[in-house]
Amino acid sequence: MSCDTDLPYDAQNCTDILQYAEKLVSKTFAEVLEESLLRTDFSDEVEYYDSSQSKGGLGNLLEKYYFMYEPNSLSQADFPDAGVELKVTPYERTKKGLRAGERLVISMIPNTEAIAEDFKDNFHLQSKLSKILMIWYLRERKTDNTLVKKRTEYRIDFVNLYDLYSEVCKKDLAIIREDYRKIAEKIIAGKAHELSESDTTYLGACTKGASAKKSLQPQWYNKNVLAKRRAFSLKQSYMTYVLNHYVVTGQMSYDSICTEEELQDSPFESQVINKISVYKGKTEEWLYRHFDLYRGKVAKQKNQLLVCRMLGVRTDNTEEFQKANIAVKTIRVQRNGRPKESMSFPKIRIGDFVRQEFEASYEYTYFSETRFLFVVFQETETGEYVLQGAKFWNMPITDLEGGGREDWQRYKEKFLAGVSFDIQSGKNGAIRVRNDLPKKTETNIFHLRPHSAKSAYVIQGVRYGNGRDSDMDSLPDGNKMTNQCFWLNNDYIAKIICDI
DNA sequence: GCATGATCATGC
DNA sequence: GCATGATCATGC
Repeated sequence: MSCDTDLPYDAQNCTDILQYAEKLVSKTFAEVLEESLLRTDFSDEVEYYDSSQSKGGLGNLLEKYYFMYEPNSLSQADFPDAGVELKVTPYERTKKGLRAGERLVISMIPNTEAIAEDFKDNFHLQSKLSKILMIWYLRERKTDNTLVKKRTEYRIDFVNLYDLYSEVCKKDLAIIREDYRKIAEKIIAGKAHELSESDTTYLGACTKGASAKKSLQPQWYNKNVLAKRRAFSLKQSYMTYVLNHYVVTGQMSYDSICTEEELQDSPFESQVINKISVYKGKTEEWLYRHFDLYRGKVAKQKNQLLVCRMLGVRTDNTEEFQKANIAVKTIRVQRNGRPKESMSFPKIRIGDFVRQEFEASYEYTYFSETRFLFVVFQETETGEYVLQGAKFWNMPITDLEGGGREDWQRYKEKFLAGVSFDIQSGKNGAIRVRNDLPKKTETNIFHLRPHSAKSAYVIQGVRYGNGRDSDMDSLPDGNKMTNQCFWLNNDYIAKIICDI
């Protein structure tokens, strides 16, 4: 490759590649085309890269017109002599700050050959992952989620060289190695069909292929069971961290749970569990006093705050949890062994819900990508609650795609068929509106129930409840009902946490 | 005693 | 004003 002396940069030198790439900042993709083609009419090229046929096209555009090499899908790195991979990736601005727009897909997980057990022996993946030239552009959306601009009109805002083996990424590397081990272990055990993105922390096994069903293929280690084609990827949540921590510095501050030394000793998850286990058997009252949290002052999320204190961090905006999309959930278990309550999730928008397919739904995405840290408080004989322990959990893909899909589908069908209501007036004139949606007892994993400040209905044009307009949501038939959300069934939760 | 509907409390 | 976590309250 050293014969490419006509390149405007030294393709063997990653510092030089980065310096050249940094000149892209504040240019749109169309401007890159214009400068490269040296002509005023480049509408054919613009049209091509704006069209949906050029999937991954913005990367190809830069390869061809800025870095001056022909895009290929060879398995070697984009800049082979420097060992650098080029990735063009979107980010978005939200109320909470900058956020990566997508996961970063690294390379396909093979299904026609063996896979290395250890990350250090998977040279192909390492070549694609260890040095990545990341080119970030702002992707804007309107409130209805549609895109604001054509692709070539996007502007490049940041350029950075991600180096997994650098000093700053040392802790990340330890976790990625562990993630890799988990994924490879499942594949080698012939359980590639049970892989889920939420199995792991930073490195995920995401599905690949237009429709997941089409991509079902035999496994190398289990020829009789088909599995979806998957790819190694850096999870979106981790990419958000990379953006805020390594790319745009000083944007967001994170607390760290584990030190580098701790991570060398044992994996992140056992570190967390150990830190919490120190306080096993202590009552909530004892913990509030110990951590100087007065019950009255921290009514909301007080046990969440306790978890932060036990982990030695100030806020729940911790480095590892943000990076790993881990949701901390505290659960209070009654004397009879059942969690007091089911667990709520964001409200649904019925209009959107009935138009979605399960595998593209918010619920599917959430449960396939989110890892939970359950922290359990158990009620004692005297009615106090003591810390029982904690565990990491993610919904097994078999539950999600089995019972979960069934539950979800039934609600969708019922909404489309029409919901009936029964208005009851109880004591002191309070109105209670019952509906005929599937009940919790009829579901496997989650059920739908109201979640709003107040109740509010419009049934056959008549208004019920004392809520506001914003407390209700429209049904396909024109009636309105109190906002609903999915709740993870408490008896399902009971089974998950019974081994804590 | 539990399911189901209703609502509170807080932080952004 | 709303999202979110947490919990209450009624009636079967």
